[in-house]
Amino acid sequence: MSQRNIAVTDQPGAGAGPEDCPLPEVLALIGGKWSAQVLVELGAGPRRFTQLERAIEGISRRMLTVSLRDLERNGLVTRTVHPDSPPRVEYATTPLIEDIREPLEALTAWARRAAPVITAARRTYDSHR
Amino acid sequence: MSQRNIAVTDQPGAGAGPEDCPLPEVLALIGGKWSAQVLVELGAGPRRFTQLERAIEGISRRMLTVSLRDLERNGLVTRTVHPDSPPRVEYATTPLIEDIREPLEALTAWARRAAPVITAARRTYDSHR
DNA sequence: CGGGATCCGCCCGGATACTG
DNA sequence: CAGTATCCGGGCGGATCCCG
Repeated sequence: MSQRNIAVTDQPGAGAGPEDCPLPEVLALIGGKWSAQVLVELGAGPRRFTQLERAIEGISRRMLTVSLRDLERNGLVTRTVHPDSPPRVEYATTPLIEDIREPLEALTAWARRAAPVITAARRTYDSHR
Repeated sequence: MSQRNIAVTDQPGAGAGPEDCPLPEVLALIGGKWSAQVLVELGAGPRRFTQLERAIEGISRRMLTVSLRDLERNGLVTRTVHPDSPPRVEYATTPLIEDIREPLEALTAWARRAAPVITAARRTYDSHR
């Protein structure tokens, strides 16, 4: 997903360009098609692979795996394997994302309110052109 | 960009599925590679096309156009043409995005703080595997 | 100045099949 | 149960050229 190593401010030395904008980098972290939903689901508590698969309607095994690996790589979720049979793997969020839970919820709330306006704007734009 | 008409809650009737998650839809609105930076730049005040082009380092004319059209279509920015010669076009944000300015800034602030942790997590993950 | 049109490479993500 | 492997199409975004 974000296998491309986005900048995330390399080398603090040398002056750190003042024009860098971290926002796109955040979006690169959770901007995948499913990452956000995975995060939301895990926000409610630890979940197993199959639980997530069933909770997130429409996601494929592959994309769930990819998304989880990506989030894990960036330190946003943890993966713990319980040595059981059948295998049992649990995913959970890390404290890292605690601080963005609120902004993310604010965005979600905004989406609900703005939805009709956006839909209308689109219809206007599309009909005009 | 988000030419694909994402759901944005169609038909309020019929019960509106309780499982729908608006977060991915927001990200579809501003999750493009440049949209967020355009929004940030316009947040500082109205800007002309060339101003944006110079402010957002690395963007091409094409992508700036595409991003602006997309934002305009979704009602997030306005485009006003001043009948001058040479042509003069100004872009500005709409009141719609007022409400997400704060969450967006929170995300940005988070990005700055979390950057080193994320970088470290990545190195650990990559070296292990 | 502020675009539009076209071509194209690449990577995201879907479908399917196989595995410890 | 929890993945991995492979194939593949579509679209996102870069480069380049042209236009009013």
